[in-house]
This record gives sequence, C-alpha cells and structure tokens, in this order.
Amino acid sequence: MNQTLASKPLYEEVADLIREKIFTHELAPGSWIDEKSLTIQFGISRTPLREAIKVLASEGLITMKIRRGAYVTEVDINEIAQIFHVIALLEGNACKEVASSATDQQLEFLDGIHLKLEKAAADRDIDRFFELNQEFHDKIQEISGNRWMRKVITDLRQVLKLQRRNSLTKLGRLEQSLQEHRQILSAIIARKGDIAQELMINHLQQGQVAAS
Amino acid sequence: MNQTLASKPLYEEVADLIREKIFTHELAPGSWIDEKSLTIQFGISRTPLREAIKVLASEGLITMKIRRGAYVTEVDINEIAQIFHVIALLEGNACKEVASSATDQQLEFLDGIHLKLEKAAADRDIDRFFELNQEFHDKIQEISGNRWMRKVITDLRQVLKLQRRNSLTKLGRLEQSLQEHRQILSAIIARKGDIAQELMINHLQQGQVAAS
DNA sequence: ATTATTAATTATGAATTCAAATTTACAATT
DNA sequence: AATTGTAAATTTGAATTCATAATTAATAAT
Repeated sequence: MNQTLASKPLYEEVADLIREKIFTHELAPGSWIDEKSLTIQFGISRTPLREAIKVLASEGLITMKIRRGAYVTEVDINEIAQIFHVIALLEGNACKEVASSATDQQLEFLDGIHLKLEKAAADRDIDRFFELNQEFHDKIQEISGNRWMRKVITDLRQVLKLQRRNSLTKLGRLEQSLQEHRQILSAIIARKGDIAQELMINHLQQGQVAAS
Repeated sequence: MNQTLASKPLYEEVADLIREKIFTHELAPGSWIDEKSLTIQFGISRTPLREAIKVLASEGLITMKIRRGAYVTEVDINEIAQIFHVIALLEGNACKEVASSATDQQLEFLDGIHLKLEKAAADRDIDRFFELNQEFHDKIQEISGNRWMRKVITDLRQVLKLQRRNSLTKLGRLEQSLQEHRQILSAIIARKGDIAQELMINHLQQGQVAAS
C-alpha cells in the first residue's frame, strides 16, 4: 500500500477498509475472513492486517476463533434489541441534556440540519435522508458534550450496522421517522428535557423494527 | 512464553498482563510503553505484544501516537465525570430492570452477596469488600440480562480504573456505600424499580467523589 | 463404493528481519 | 555556556520467515 503521507497508521486504514466491506456485506455476517486474500487486495502484509482484525474484534464486529481464524460477527435478533435498548437510553439522556443546556446557536444549528432533513424527505432522496438523519442524531450527542457516551453509541451503532435490513427505505417509516424527529426537536427547543428524552427513546424503539 | 495449552490467544493473555500493570500503576497514566522491555519481561516477541497494545488502545486504556509509540491514557477529571454519568445511567436502568423482572431465586442470590458484603464491612476487610462490591454490581447487570450493556459498563469501568481506586478506603465512605447498597437492595426486593434506579444513580454519583 | 488412514497443502500464530523515522549523543561554532 | 548541525543509536512500522495446527486431498482397506 503506497502510503506516502502517513496521516493514519496503516492498521487503522485497513480497519476502515474492512469495516466498509463488512457494512456493505461484501463480508457477510458469519463469513470467514481470508487473510491472504485481503493482503493481496490491499497490497499489504499480514502484520497490519492482523492488527486491524484484532481491533475490529474488540469492537465486536469480528469474532476470533482460536486457531481457525476470524469471522464476521453474527448478531442474533435478541441481541439487536439489547443494543437498541442501550442506545435509546443514552441518546434519550443526551436529548434531555441538550434541551437543558444547549446554547441558542447550537439549537439553531440543529434546526438547520433538520430543515435539510425535511428537504431530503420531500425530495425522496433516501441516501441523503439517511446521511442527515445520522447527522441529526450525532449533533445531539455532540452538543450534549459527553465524549464517552458518544464513543459508546458509535460503537454500538456499528454493531447494529452488521444487519442492514434498514427498513427506512419503506416510505411509510421514513415519513413517520421524520415526524418523530420534528417532535423531538420541538421539545428540545421548548426546553422540555423530559419530553424530549421520552420521545427519543420511543423514536429509537420504533427504529428497532425499522432502523433509525 | 511457554504456552503449552493455549486456552486463550497469546495476544489476549498479554493484553491482560498489560492491563494489570496499568491498573497497579506499574505503568502509570501518561507513561510511555516500552515494547522492548515488555517483550523481555514477558518472554515473547513484539508481534503479539503490539496486537495486545492495539486492543488496549481501542478500549481506551492506551493512546497511540503516530511514529512515537503507545502511552497509557491520561483521563482528565472532567472526563471521569462523563464516564460516571454513563455508567450511572446504565446501571440505574439495570436496577429498574432487575426490580421488575428478576426471579425470587435471583433476588435471593443477590441478597446472599449483600450479606457477605455486610460481613466483609463488619470485618473491615477492605479487599474483600471491594471484591464483593464489584460482584454485587455485576450480579445486577447479569440478572438484567443485557449482554451489551454489560460490556459497555465493563469497558468504562476499566477506564475509570486508570485513576487510583482509592477513596473507599476511607472508612466513612465505606460505611455510606454499604448503606446505599442496602437501600438499593431493599427497593429491588420490594419491586420498586423507579426508586431502585434513582438510588443506584445517586450511589454512583456519590462514588464519583469516592470510587464505587 | 464407502470409510479409514495417511500424506500434502494451507492457514494460523508468533518470531525475526528490514526500512524508515525519531531520538540521543556529541562536536563544532558562536 | 548556549546553540546548531551531524552522526550514531534506538524505536517504530511493516514485511518476511518459520513452526505448528488444521484442513483437504490422496491412497488404501474393507
């Protein structure tokens, strides 16, 4: 791998590449990770590849089996619910936090994202909607200001992405999701933390059936 | 490293060893991790050592600096509060869960741990108290049954351990902690989930000053 | 033809080697 | 004495090599 300027260590670059492959299901859940094949694809040696694999394993994306290699983790439907439960708890709390302590500027910014989200929905631009949806959630976490909560949510969302039956493509759900966002945002702007929290938890509980 | 029976991959064993060194402050926060020295100490090569370091880095215990090695993470006091906040949120919810859905047998078992905890406190056996305290919290999480919540809490608690695990040694705090546990347990047994949750959150908020 | 047994191949885990970057040591100069 | 420049030593990052375990293929036996 021609790495003229090393902004990131190679093993992290590789971890990113493998993550992509996992999320696109080029490496599907349960499938064996062929080290040789990947080193050839990436044009690197096994050393940084294996380091990347270990990182992914500690993130839960990959499962190691002693003396028989690495496999893409399979999360069963029951555990998906558990993960959603944790995310809902945390994001709900972040909402509450934001409602009580965000500056007006921050709320304006959040509102700006939401506007773009409405636009994307009106245009039926699913990809953009997804992206902005992510940004909306992320911004709330950023404003709430808890770096560690954010890391936890990011890691868990990653595991969720292992199964991508992202039902938001169902137009009905998209509309509903948007409606829920609207309510959450209103509650936050009205500084009603408890309500915002409740709404966010519900929103994510809904998303469990769908995905967002 | 003479590894006649490989129950665990070497890099995990090594990760455990380094964790120990970090928690005992043999490797203090901010200090540089001397790979050569560790390979000699452990009698292994750099390959599994570096894999272990990467895992620890993704857990947040170690911070990598490009082209200048690995350092034990320094968590500033502000972030400690953030971590406690997340843990309190999660453990509080676990309590609520347990109060509403634990079997009587499970509650009995929890009560058993608490009894031993009382005993250890009466005996002023600090180490045992610590151990049982951990077990009490852990059992609640186990009963609540959310594997992922448990993993998150475990990882975060690990980061907390970076800074000296003192304060419970102050006898006053120990007594207070015990008192709080008593209340939590009562609320759980009385199936008062919301109260148990509230008490646990408070308990952990207290612990922020101390450590449990 | 099917199952056992053994040999060959392949993959994993770990040590070693190698290249490049960083740090340290030491002069030389002001 | 302090500062700058250069060479040596150390250290990191990554490739390669090596030993062993596991899998597959091949052969023999029933």
